[in-house]
Amino acid sequence: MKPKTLSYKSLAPADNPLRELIRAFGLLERIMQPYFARFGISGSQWGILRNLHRAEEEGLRGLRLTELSQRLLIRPPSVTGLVDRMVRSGLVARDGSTADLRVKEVQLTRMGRKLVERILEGHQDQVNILLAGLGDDDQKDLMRLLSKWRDHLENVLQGETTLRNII
Amino acid sequence: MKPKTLSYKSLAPADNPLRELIRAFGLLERIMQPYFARFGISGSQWGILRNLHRAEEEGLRGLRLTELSQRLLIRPPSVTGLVDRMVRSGLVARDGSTADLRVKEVQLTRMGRKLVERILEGHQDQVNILLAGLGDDDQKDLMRLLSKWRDHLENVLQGETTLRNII
DNA sequence: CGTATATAGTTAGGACCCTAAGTAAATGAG
DNA sequence: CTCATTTACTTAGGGTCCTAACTATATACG
Repeated sequence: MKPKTLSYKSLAPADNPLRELIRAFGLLERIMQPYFARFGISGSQWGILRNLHRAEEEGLRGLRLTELSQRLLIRPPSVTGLVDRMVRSGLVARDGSTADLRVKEVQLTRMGRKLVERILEGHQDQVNILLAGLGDDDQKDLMRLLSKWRDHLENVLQGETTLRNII
Repeated sequence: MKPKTLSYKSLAPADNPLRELIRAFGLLERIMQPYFARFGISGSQWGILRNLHRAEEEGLRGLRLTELSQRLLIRPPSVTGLVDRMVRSGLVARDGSTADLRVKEVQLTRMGRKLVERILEGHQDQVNILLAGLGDDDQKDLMRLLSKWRDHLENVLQGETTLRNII
């Protein structure tokens, strides 16, 4: 059996964490995509399923589209398309039921719920494989640093207009 | 002036670095996209320009498509499309000149080179803004940890087939 | 009350990424 | 030398993301 994965040349070391982050994310995507493909979904679709499942555990029937948009860091039109495809494949339902006639609630179907549960069974193993290169201390440090950076990036994003003046 | 940026709800803290990485990357994309848009290009197009520019500094006229694919972590068909659009907008040229008639070399046009140089002028400032939330030590630690993780992820990606058996 | 504004979601159109399958040139084995 | 395989790139088709502009409902203010 010959190796099917393309090899990616190692590049010159970055002088700041930016390139490392971008590259780590790229690799992560490349690893996770075939993983999710085995279940017939994409990473984005997993994001929807996972969030709806979490919502159910908190006693909610579903989540409105805007809520999903915020949680997944994607714009509402992207959620519309994503949910469209997932409705078509039977994983979620879109109900316009609330008192506010504008909102649509997205809910797991029985099929969607079963899929989430099936994926979650092996999920921790998969996460462990991804993290296996780092010891517990490294993981904690990395999480702390990324969290700190994320905080900063959220501020930069919010203050975009003032930032533009600094440049 | 009202804030135009959407606010994104802070979410439950992650129990591992994965979600932090994903979220940090999402924020980064969201910050950088408007930044590059001001120059009429996307982040991916910047990746092409930057790599071609670096190649020139190393004395190369251009890079072949496969080389770009490896450097950018994207598949050859994606490079084809990206380069198509950039040829159309006059930033790069595609020359099939080498002894090997299969390969196409992508090169900066004068216009593309000028754009890279114009962007590079303010680039360090922009990078500094992104990193401003972290002190020098944090930056070094973060880079070291991300680099270590990246190494591991590269191994996971290469050994995909054996990995599938472990799961 | 009635109109102006804000909010929830969709549609339209384009960029970017993927896999699968094709074309054309180079290489290698008999 | 010839034919099979490999390599470089493109084409086709689909998923995900974006911005801009639209529809419909809700709210707020004079």
